[in-house]
Amino acid sequence: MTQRSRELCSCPASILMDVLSGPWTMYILWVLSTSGATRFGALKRRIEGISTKMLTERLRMLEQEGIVYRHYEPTVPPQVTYGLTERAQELVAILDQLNALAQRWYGQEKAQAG
Amino acid sequence: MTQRSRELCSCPASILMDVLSGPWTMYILWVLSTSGATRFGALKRRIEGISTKMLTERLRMLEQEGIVYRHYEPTVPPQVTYGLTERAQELVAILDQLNALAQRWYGQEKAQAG
DNA sequence: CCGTATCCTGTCGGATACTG
DNA sequence: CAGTATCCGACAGGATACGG
Repeated sequence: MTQRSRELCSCPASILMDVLSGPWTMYILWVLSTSGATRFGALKRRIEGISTKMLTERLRMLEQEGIVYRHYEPTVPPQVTYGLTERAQELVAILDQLNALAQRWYGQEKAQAG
Repeated sequence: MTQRSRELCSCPASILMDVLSGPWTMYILWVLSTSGATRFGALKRRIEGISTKMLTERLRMLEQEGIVYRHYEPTVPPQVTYGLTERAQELVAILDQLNALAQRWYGQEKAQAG
């Protein structure tokens, strides 16, 4: 499993990959990078098919890695907004390269860079 | 699951990510990039803990994506060697950046660039 | 040596119901 | 609205045995 490979490799890139590898993760990042900060409900609606559990799990993980921030507004009803951190920008830049490479390899269907 | 997110995103990077996301995949690439072409048995020994099934699965997938090549020598006993393709070099270059980024984030324990 | 085939288990993740 | 708690089925992946 992925966790195993991280321990054995101890290569920093693997740690990052383990984070990005999670289901929906790339898609969440892409939505946040194109739409900007988004509220939980809106995020869930945009990512059609994702379960509440999955979305919160991924967001918690990304938050813990400092890639996504969480802003809680204690109104009634409460509003929680998620967005990309400074850190994430660096990451997205690299993912863009990956995207560019993938487009050259697989044909450039859509240029949905992050 | 990952497959789902690919369909929905249709972003080429996601396709690539799906490939790289597989368990052990990054580790396999790292071993191949640092050790050069390697025979199946040696590969399995270097990647301690991986099962035969897993290793063949990952190699088949990487081969299908044109990232890894397979060279079969019909000697007795047969020798099968795996190595990185030209394509893989481009990929590894980007993964190096990811590695560099990860080192800055998580501290540079070991500089095991691919 | 380099795998494939089969079985079997652990875990991931969806569905549902419920709270501040 | 934004989650948490619980249950449960599917399937990924390990162990084992066997074939070219």
